[in-house]
Amino acid sequence: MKSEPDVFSIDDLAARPDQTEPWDGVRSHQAKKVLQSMRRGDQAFFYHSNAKPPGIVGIVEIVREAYPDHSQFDSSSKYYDASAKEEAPKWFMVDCRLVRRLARQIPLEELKQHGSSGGPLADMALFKYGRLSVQPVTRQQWEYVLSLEQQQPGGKSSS
DNA sequence: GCCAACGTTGGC
DNA sequence: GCCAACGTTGGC
Repeated sequence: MKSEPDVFSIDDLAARPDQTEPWDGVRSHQAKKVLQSMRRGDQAFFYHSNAKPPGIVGIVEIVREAYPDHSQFDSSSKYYDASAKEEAPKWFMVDCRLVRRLARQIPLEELKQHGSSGGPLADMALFKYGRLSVQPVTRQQWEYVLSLEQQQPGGKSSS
């Protein structure tokens, strides 16, 4: 799940009551599908986009499954959608709770190194659909990223 | 229904 | 700030 730290960072999430926040503002049908597939108890990576450097900074847990995104009905919100009706919402959100920060940020550049030339992360949605704000992660990718967390920055995956 | 114009995302 | 990718809009 991507967020621009200038708008909403992992620090902001940590400061929320119960470290929980509705993930509103998703306005892509592709991303909506991913949101709606999330189940309570699922975990997701918190990714800082448009950051220096961009990368994965933490783990969140889905504590409430998809329900109508309140911002689509709020004319003062930048996410307002005049075409959405209360009785027929167009956009959805989930509630996320901070599980933990990673021991170190895993920068996009490092993820890419493990995705090039058929690496373990070669099929990550992050590279294929760069602009998708909520993306699926396979179990294998998830575990591999967590194994990177334990390594020194720039370290090799094996040998 | 096609497609050019335009806006947004997000890495660099 | 630039620009590639890509989604949306609107004329026809």
